[in-house]
Amino acid sequence: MRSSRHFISTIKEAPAEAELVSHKLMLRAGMIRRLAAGIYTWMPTGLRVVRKIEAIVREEMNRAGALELSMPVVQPAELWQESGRWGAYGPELLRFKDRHERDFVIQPTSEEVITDIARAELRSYRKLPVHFYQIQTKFRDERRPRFGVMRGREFVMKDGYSFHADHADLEREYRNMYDTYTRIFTRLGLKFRAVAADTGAIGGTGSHEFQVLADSGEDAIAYSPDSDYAANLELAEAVFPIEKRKNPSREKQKVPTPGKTRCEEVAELLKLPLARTVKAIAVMSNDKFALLLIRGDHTLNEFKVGKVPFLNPFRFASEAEIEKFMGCRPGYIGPVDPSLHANKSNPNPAPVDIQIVADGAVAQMSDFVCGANEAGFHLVDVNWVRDLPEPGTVADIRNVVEGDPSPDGKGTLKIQRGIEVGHIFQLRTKYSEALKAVFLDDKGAPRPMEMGCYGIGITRIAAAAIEQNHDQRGIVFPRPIAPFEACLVPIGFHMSPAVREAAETLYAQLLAAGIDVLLEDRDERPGVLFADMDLLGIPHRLVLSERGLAAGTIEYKGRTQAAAQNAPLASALQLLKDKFAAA
RNA sequence: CGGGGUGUAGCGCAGCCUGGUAGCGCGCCUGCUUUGGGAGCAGGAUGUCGGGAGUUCAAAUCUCUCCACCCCGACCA
Repeated sequence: MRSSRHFISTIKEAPAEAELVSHKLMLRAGMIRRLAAGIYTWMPTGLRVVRKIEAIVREEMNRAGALELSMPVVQPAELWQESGRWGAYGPELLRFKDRHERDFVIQPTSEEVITDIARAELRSYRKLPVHFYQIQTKFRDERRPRFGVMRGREFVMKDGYSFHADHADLEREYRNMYDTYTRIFTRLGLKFRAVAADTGAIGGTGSHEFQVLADSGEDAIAYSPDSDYAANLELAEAVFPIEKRKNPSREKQKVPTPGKTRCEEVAELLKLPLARTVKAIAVMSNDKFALLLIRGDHTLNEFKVGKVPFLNPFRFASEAEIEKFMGCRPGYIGPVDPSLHANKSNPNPAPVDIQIVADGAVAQMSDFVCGANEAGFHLVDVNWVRDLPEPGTVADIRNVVEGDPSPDGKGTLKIQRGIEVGHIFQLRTKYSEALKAVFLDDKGAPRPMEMGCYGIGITRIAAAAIEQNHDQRGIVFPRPIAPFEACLVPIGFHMSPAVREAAETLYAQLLAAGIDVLLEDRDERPGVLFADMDLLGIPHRLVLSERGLAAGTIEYKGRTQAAAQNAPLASALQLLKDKFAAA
């Protein structure tokens, strides 16, 4: 491609709307242009990146035995009502009516349609297993779209669905996809990690997310450097301490802590470590009131709380509810004699039924600090058994922190941030049962199909790759997804016939060799050309000049290299091939 | 959904408080010069000041309202 015939529209200053580096750089490089909140046009340069990502994904999916098809973006409501997601999906599902007032949705994903295909087409075990996939536009009416195409409303996703006669075969395909995804993200040139993820209400043995590692990622990943344990933070298990609770060493005491409602403030005032404090979080579940206890230096994991049987579902208590049940305003509540206090300060106390749920770490504490259930006071040196009964429930309800023991017993956990770009999931029979996707097994008995689903965020990968690979001057694309894998920058193309001729010759040679090269033939000063090539993130650069021609040399520089190197002009093609191979 | 903020030329911004009819930088166009890291000089084009309503002799500026966008939060006591 010649830059004079491509469309390069770079800008020096990023629009104020962009916050994230990748978003700014994509706008500056002219890859995307915004049309509405979370809705973007992919400009020619950006679309090249998307197409390259798609091609790699498609190639590996095909190689893994999956079959590409294409389902409608617009889908009738009936199927969604049948699966129950018409009601369950919520406002993220974009709905509209056609001219006949019939309800339709724009697909956020396609389980319904693919299962409809499956139940019509896959009647016999002889047709199983099958894995269909598509690469296609999705729409999710996000509550808050942000970060450009990272969390857009309209985006491109590869979504695959597999159908199996039994769970063992589903597990085989699941491992196949795990390996395929690993190959895909490796080929894309990304640093990533596969992490165990939530399986939700469906249960089953498996769900993994593929996370591109980047500090700006929205997800936190806990992993052990000493093993292959890696899990999404919301799932990572906090191992209960094995050492025994220490005996009380001091008498319980009530101390004034006026205006100090946060554990941090109380710890600072009392000159005690934050880890000696306990915070009490009030929640409601089906009109029942419960106090969750976690250590002051820990954070609550709402996801884990929802797994406590009598707290599913739960919500945080309102201030009024806290006053009603605790007889004390938020900031000073605690687990010691909560009912006593509620009775004392409330002339018409509600029947007090307060469940205490202590995190594993709290259950093991001694001489701890907590709210006194009296505004302006906390209790210090509180101890289980002596000062209050053992907690009714001990559960893992906190987020793990760095240094916690790894759940697999190997080493301690580290935490890093990631961007979810892939997710594989064993759906089991959730949709096949809801939509009656039944096949006849080899005994002639009807059975629901076992299903798996597998997603890759194609457009998000473009953003994630930039988030992970950029510098002062712009994007640093991995070669497999760069808009061009190399550029040829002739200096004086429009002034020197010799340079022009040499550039045209070399350009033709590189094209003939199958290299996706951009010839920078715009009539601009060299500084402009260099700056644009750097901003666009083109990984390899060749520079032709009169000076070089006189010496029979060409200059090469990799995008991340500080200095250029000279090589014989005749070796240019081989040089590039060598650099490709080395990268 | 709640809170905060912003909306002025293609992009980044000033002007608004204290009303008097719009400016700067980049970009764009023309010419000359320049040509290895976002050139210099000269000239030029571009705005319903987000929309609507109101106050006023007069509104980018004050008031109301609607819209769009960005950020934070969505109960961690």
